[in-house]
Amino acid sequence: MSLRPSSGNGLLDAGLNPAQLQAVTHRDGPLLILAGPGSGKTRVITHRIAWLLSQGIPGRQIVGLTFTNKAADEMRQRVASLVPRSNVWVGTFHRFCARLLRLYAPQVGLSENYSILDVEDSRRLLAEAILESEVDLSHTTPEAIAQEISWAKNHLMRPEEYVPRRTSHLAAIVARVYPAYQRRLLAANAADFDDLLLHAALLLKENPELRRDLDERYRYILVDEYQDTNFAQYAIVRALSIDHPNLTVTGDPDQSIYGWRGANLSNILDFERDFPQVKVVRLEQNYRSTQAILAVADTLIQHNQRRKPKRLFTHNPPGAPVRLIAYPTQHDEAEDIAARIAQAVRQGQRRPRDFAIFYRTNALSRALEHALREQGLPYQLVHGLEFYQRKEVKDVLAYLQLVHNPRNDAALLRVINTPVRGIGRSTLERLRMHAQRRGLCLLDAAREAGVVEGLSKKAATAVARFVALIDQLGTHVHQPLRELMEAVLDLSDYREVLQNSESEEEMERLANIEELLTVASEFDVKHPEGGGLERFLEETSLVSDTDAWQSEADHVTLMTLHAAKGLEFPVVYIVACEQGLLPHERSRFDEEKLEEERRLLFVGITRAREELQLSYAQYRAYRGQFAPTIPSGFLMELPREQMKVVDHQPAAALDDDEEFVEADELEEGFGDEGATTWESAEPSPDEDVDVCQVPPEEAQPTTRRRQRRRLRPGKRSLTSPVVTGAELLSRRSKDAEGFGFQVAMEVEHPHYGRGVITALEGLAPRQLATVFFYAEKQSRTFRLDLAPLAPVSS
DNA sequence: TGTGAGTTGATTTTT
DNA sequence: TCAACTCACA
Repeated sequence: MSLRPSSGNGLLDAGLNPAQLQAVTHRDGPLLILAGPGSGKTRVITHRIAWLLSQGIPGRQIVGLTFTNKAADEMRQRVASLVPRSNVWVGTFHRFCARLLRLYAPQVGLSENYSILDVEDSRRLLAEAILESEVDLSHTTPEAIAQEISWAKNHLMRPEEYVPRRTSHLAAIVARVYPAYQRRLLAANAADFDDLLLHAALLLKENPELRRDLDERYRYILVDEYQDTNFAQYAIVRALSIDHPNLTVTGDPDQSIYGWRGANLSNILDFERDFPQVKVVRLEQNYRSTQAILAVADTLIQHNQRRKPKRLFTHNPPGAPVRLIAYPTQHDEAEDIAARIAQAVRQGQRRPRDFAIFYRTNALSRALEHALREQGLPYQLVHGLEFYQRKEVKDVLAYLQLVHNPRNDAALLRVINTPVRGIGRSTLERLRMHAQRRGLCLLDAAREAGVVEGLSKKAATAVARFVALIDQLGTHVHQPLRELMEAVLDLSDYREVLQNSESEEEMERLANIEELLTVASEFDVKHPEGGGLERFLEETSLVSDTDAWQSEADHVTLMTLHAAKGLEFPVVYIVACEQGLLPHERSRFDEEKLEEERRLLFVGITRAREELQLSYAQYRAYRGQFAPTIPSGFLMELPREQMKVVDHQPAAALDDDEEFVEADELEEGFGDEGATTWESAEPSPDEDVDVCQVPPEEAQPTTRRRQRRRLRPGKRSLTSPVVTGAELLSRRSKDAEGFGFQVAMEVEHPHYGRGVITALEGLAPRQLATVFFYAEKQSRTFRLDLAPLAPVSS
């Protein structure tokens, strides 16, 4: 950005523009900062904190709340560089609540040594609750139940207060499972992520005195990314801003991309209604991107209805046009992008770290990784089995969890037979029965192994030894973390078992454990006062994938669009701009979700500083299916004058395995030597009619060849609502044996119109269909996995 | 009780 | 495609 950071002294001459200055120096009362991308928002918040401090407000009265750890770290550092040792608390909502709950745990039914369960552990608990509730899962999934419970918690409904959005099969199930799940959580002295917010919000709601005290204590609250707050988070900041309504929120409704997780766009859209005295500041000047990039972003987002109108502008140079490229397949896409990056790096124009590639779903990273490896480019993937999700790391942490909170059954289940010590399924089942009968946690049930019904002597001995192990570890709790962890590894034989293995995988596990030990050492150094176990466990349970991303390292960054929020790169590639992926298939029928998808693309676009490329592949292998795609509808909404549209030519023709396909179809299926697919597809109103547009009367058999050449898969779909790639995909996966087509079935082809299937031959995925088209009075044969045939729904 | 093969079913985004 | 889960067998 072109605004230079201040040198640390004079706050007000830091080169802030008038709007920024207004926001920074607003003293008391609610403040809403509507900040477009790249408008210097973080700078404004940090300077505002510094300014408040300079006004004599004690640091301990100021709280900065963010959504991610990364954002919190950055804010903390930047505040520290402006005002060292300020005592301002900066952290995520979840951490803030976790801290609060340590102090008031008994009031919500927990003890202060409660555990925070990650998604995996809470899903396991949920699975047990589902089993216990004996509900019929045939019309729903555990995932759906989890989401609904999460929704309820985010709306501050306890199990007994649960009121579904609408009565449904799912609601009836949740009404039974939610209480059972919550019972288990409390019994295990554990909280899931949603609980942290739920408990904290209810604590504030139901304890007026406590609320008043905390309101008094935290007089100035600043919330970043306010558009991503859910109802529970809203309730928390609201409760802390009644007597002292010095609440500053910043955000951008256009960058709200967590609606699926309960984020409520209304929180920011209605902020002015909630706080009538609010002062509103708009930061619309962008310091990050070129004019071309910003224009593309701005034009796209104008298509959303639910937003606060705002117009982005920049004084930056126009910059290169945004590229939009159609590739034949995802391999061409990945290879070309990797080649472009490699070339720029080789020529010394850029370094690998200047580049980022964004995609909608993690599964899309594979081809890109492969291509980057081929080019010998270093890259970093932000996702997946992140460090704290790895089995070995979770195992070791589970020992610590169990030592810290003996009631944490999830942790016990994780480690009681890891490494293997002869405690199998049936033994566990008996322990569980015993625990249930006697109302004990599993560890206490294990203590009574001798009297557990049906337990063999051998099993009882093994269990007793495990209990002894945990007890012995318990004697180490007050030692430095590193030593405690070493004790876990040695006494449990965990390390020995790994060391005795020869496999590559186990070696890697050992290395990861070494890394975990290093983390523990560092933690010990940071917290020499001891007693760090609780804090350590809290920190490790609240880390996320994106936290591992190292911005300093010199490699190409691969990440999802969601993970990209808050970052910026000189060059950005956004791949797979295709219907079904972006927008995602699940958002297809819901206008609100569709707008969120559009915001997601908006976020991606606005990460780019100098160069941006959007692309899609005409054919993509996804979920093991190789199928034609349809370009994202969002691409139609972008301004052409800021863009350069390119049809990528594959290095080698794609002709490997299409021997059964009619020549015409082959040509139609893949790109030819001609013009762009997308550009010529549908002239936008503000553009001259494209030369490739074919008038209807020309669509005669004699000109068919020419015409068909222009109507390749991408464009077909743009003009024809008949079938979408997502529909094709879902239809295909539904019917593994064929594609769901039958002889005599009426079908529609976007080009040939309606027809009837007269013959089917072969098996999927190479099933062929012969279709007689009414208009042409002629039959044609297609490969069903390639041709855009859709059954006529009547 | 532990292991391995085979099957099934799902497959967005994350504190 | 792939991971999780089941089931059979040692």
